[in-house]
Amino acid sequence: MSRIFKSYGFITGKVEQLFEMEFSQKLTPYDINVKQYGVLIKIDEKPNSSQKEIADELKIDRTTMVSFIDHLEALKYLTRTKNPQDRRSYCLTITDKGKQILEDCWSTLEQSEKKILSPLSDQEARLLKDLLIKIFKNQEES
Amino acid sequence: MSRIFKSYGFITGKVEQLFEMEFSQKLTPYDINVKQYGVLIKIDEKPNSSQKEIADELKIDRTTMVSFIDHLEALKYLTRTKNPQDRRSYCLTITDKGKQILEDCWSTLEQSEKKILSPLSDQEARLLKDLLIKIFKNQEES
DNA sequence: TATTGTTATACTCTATAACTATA
DNA sequence: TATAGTTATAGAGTATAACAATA
Repeated sequence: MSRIFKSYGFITGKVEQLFEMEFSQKLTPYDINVKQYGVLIKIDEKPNSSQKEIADELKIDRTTMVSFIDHLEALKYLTRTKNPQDRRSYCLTITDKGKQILEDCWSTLEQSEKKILSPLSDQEARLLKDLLIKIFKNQEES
Repeated sequence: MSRIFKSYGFITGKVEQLFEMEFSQKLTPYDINVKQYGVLIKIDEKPNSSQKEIADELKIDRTTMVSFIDHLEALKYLTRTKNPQDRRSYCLTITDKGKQILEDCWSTLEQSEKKILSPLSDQEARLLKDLLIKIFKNQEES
């Protein structure tokens, strides 16, 4: 086996590439990319968040966030209203259409994930996720 | 916990981001990026490969490969010689300097990996790699 | 006619700096 | 003075199309 597999970074990147390719293909009909899908989830979970709050949580540049929100607003997946408490910022809220898209996307993406994870048993898949979350949570704290 | 963690794709991407950030920082002094490091490994393992062979294996566009090889050649990490059997293509071989760089990079990157994987036990880390390789190998066959 | 490598070009994604309006 | 959002712009990184040399 190639020496390249000695590297966790390399193999993680390769598997990520599989998800990325599948996801971006599946999201094309909804006219959003993977990061914009993530933004929509966050707004659904924390209604009235500002652009900066979402940007910080997902590590997206605030200028990039502007174009993301412009796009999602144009698609009527969310609404921007001025925050009365601080008129510099917006309150972002997901629309019914946005909620529907989120459900549709999720069921489609879940199928993609199952396909990619097919060589693993259910137990192995759960274990994989636990290990990845452990790594992610650890650095989030530091 | 955020719904976003339901997605294997998302969490895999986040962990990949950790490796990517660490790796690209560590490779900066060597003036190469992560993909170019991968190219160098492949040439070390399979001397006299052509640009196309490397490109296919690593799923890199052949026009992108030209600039990668230009760069690695300028750094004297590899040499290009015309293939006598097929003068359309090059035989790529790593130089002694390139081999040294590869060793240096690997020991540096290994430290980065250990840092990122620190929340896992040795056994868990090994398991994680096995699971990822299982996924990658599966799609490579199909 | 097909393939390897090259070049010019364009496209996507993202970041930097300067701006506005509010605080 | 500092912050949220915006705009114009520039920079990676990569891909498309047309080309030369060789098969």
